[in-house]
Amino acid sequence: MAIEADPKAKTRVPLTKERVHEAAVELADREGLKALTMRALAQELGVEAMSLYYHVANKEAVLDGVLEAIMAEIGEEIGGFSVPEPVDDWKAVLRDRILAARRVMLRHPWAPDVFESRTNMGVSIILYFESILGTMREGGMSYDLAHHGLHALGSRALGFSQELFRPDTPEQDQASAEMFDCIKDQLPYLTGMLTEITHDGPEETLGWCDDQTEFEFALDVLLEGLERLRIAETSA
Amino acid sequence: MAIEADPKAKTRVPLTKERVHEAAVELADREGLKALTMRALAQELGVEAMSLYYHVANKEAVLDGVLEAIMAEIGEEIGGFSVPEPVDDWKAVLRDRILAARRVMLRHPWAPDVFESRTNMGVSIILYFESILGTMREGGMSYDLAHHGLHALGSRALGFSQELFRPDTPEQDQASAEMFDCIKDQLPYLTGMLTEITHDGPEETLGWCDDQTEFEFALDVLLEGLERLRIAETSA
DNA sequence: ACCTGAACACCGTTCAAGT
DNA sequence: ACCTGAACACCGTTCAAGT
Repeated sequence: MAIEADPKAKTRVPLTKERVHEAAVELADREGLKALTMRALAQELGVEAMSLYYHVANKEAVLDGVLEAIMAEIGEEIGGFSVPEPVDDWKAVLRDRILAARRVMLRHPWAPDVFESRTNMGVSIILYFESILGTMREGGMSYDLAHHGLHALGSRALGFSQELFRPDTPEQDQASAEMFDCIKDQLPYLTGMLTEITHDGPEETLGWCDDQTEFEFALDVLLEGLERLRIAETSA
Repeated sequence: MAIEADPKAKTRVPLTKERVHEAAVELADREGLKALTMRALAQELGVEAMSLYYHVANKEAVLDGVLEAIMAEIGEEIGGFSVPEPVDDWKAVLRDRILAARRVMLRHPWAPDVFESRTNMGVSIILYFESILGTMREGGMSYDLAHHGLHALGSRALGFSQELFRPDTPEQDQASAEMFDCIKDQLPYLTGMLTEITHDGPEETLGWCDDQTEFEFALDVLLEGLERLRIAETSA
């Protein structure tokens, strides 16, 4: 009957690199980075694990592709990686760009770990840094200072600052709090800080921070510091 | 014969947690973090893999122990985690402590990756941060500012700043350089920086930096920025 | 051209068993 | 008390084979 779907209708779209990369992002979003295995990724695409290797060289290549996808999202968020011709306020431009990148990272909280695992950068990452550098440069910094600035920003230029020691299960949180309690007589400053900063005791020692606030604080200290150095070298 | 060694002489010293942790550090030093597997660690200790589990809960526990060992080294380097009673120059004290921690990290280049993989902190790490916080506090900062300061420093307080994208094989280095060359007409600022900063062309694009210099630069920008904020809040 | 099955060489870990 | 052997449930990946 005509109602019967043509078998060709449900014929699978052949895989492509791009579909593999996109599926990898979705899988990591949904189930975390540890769940992103070649086997799980294949299943996500309705295919056997070994089929992937026809389209990508290996898992490393998948992760590189995933980062390119993330960078594309950042590109959309900031409307391309171009450098505004005359930069009246480089700090503000950079701040906006970086906080935009951060918004993308917050949508993909596993992405920082991938960035830190990579050893060579892809094209769009280079273009991103070109735009950051260009903004500093058009803002009046020497190449030398801008170079230092790039390094000083580090991963913060991409919108994240790897937080050390964030417990991800309530049990870990609990264990940490108990250990803290155990040695708290040796920790006058930490306990002092905690009682002043939070309204309750050190039991909440690990939930006391607002990441966004801290990110912006450190970012602003760095931008201010660089601006100060720029002025110093300009007037020298 | 009496020359025959008593079999008891070559009797194995029974394993302990501590010996496992030390062996893990040595193994990682010698062959890198990826080579640190439970099986390889057991072999290092002349024992079967499964014997380790009698002494440590699992691999996570080994890594936690490894970090405690690293922190102990830092403790030796700075002569304990105590806070100097009156701090005349908190910036200098902190700078010294942090560069001392960095010296330890440089001896164990794999250690930063372990720190970043951990989710809860051990006792000596807490004591270390207590001493950092105490120094800021005795230096005249409010708890609020010191708290922001701790976050702004982040991993830098422990002597490292995860460098993004450092190629670890000559082939990767080569591949990056080729890709860079391919798109270099789109990269006026990066090529400009490279020709000014290095004495040769962008072929050396990935070896152009002195990590120690960059680390100290960023550290000083942060310390200066915090000092400035301290003065501002003191005079308010 | 595109996908698959079976197999390999690794992991961390459990569990019952040895001394 | 301390260590072991065999086995399990995972990895990423190769390679010859299917359509």
